[in-house]
Amino acid sequence: MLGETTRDRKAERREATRREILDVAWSVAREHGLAQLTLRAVADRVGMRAPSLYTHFASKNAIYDAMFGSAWLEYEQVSGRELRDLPDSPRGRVRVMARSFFEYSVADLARYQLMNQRTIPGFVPSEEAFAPSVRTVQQAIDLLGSAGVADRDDVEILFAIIGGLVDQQLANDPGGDTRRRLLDRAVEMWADGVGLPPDSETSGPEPH
Amino acid sequence: MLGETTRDRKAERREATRREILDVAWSVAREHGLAQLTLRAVADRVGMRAPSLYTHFASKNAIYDAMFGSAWLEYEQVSGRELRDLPDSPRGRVRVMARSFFEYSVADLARYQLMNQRTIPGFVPSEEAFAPSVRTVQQAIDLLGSAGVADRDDVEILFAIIGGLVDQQLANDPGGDTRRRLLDRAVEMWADGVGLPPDSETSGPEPH
DNA sequence: GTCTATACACCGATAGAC
DNA sequence: GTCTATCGGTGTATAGAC
Repeated sequence: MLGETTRDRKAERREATRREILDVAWSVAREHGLAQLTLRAVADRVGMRAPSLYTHFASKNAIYDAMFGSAWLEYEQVSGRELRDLPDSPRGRVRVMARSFFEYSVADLARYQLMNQRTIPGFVPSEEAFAPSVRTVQQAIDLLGSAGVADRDDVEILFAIIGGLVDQQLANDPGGDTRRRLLDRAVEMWADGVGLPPDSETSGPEPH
Repeated sequence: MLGETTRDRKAERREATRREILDVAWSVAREHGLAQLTLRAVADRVGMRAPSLYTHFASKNAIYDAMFGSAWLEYEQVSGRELRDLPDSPRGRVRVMARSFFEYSVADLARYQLMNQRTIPGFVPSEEAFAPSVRTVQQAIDLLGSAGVADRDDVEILFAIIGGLVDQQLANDPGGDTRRRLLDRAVEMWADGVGLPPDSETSGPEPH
């Protein structure tokens, strides 16, 4: 029993160090850019020497991998919360989903680059870190299904529209909001194209 | 007179070396990835030592800059050729433009990353290298104007749609053509949304 | 187990000899 | 114009101190 307690405290301490390293890594990435993250800069702020990080992570890419996983895990929760109480109207549902992803993406460039762009040369996310991403995408597909969108091609087009606007926003007007205005408009075009009923038709109590 | 001839030959030789370095740089970038380009790899294939490249380019980013400029210059010419004989119908024009950019983008990942993504950490294109990019975008805007699209927001949305599909294609299905199918469909949705007349209205014999 | 010191191979870039 | 030598910086492997 005492042995177990000791092991637990050790494991907790180890986990705390891991989290501290990741927190520092995020702050360095946000300050200097995701690609400019260096082990020495992280180690400095943690109060270690660079090679000591290898006690907690197998490589620099393993740190990126953990950051990737935690970012998607966080968005899975954020999105799960924001998509909890959805409007009844199909268009309203799509609008909420699109805004949720857009806002989360635009809020943090380094995070978006890690989550959705291949901006780090050798980095490929592990299957494990990728899992919350897959779940979140599936959740979005299900939501669109509940809004009456059955065609997978239409889903891909919507994702392309939202992703394209996020990219434009971050590349051409970081910190601004010019593309936010266009988001609802573009979603509306898409909804017309796939034949979603206008808002007024379904603003009553939920059918089924 | 003889002096001038000598200087010309020198200038020609120098320019030829520059072009050879750039050609090699493109081939290395395509083989190992744009970000994995190293001066030593380029120098090896050219038959030089790495520091000798600094005789012809001020820095590694200067090489990227020349590559960026030449890629956009090439697309300016390709697009100028492909958009020379346009259909009369507004939708046809937009379709041709969208396909032209999509095909050129999807044909070469390294080139697309350099032209349209910020995948190289410290690289910012010079104003000079950026010029053909600006001209080509303006040409696209003019073309859309000739198709009856006056609203700049609608133009941005179209660019986002095309760019989003290119990104998806390169990220999720490189070498495939799943998103090519979606391109016409997405453009059609957009054309409906901005109120372009259907093809049939203008599919008669060519006026003018 | 956790961290340090040392070292290695590679990178972009500079200085100076030829 | 090209070379050699070298610099500071990077990720990372390893041996050993505690």
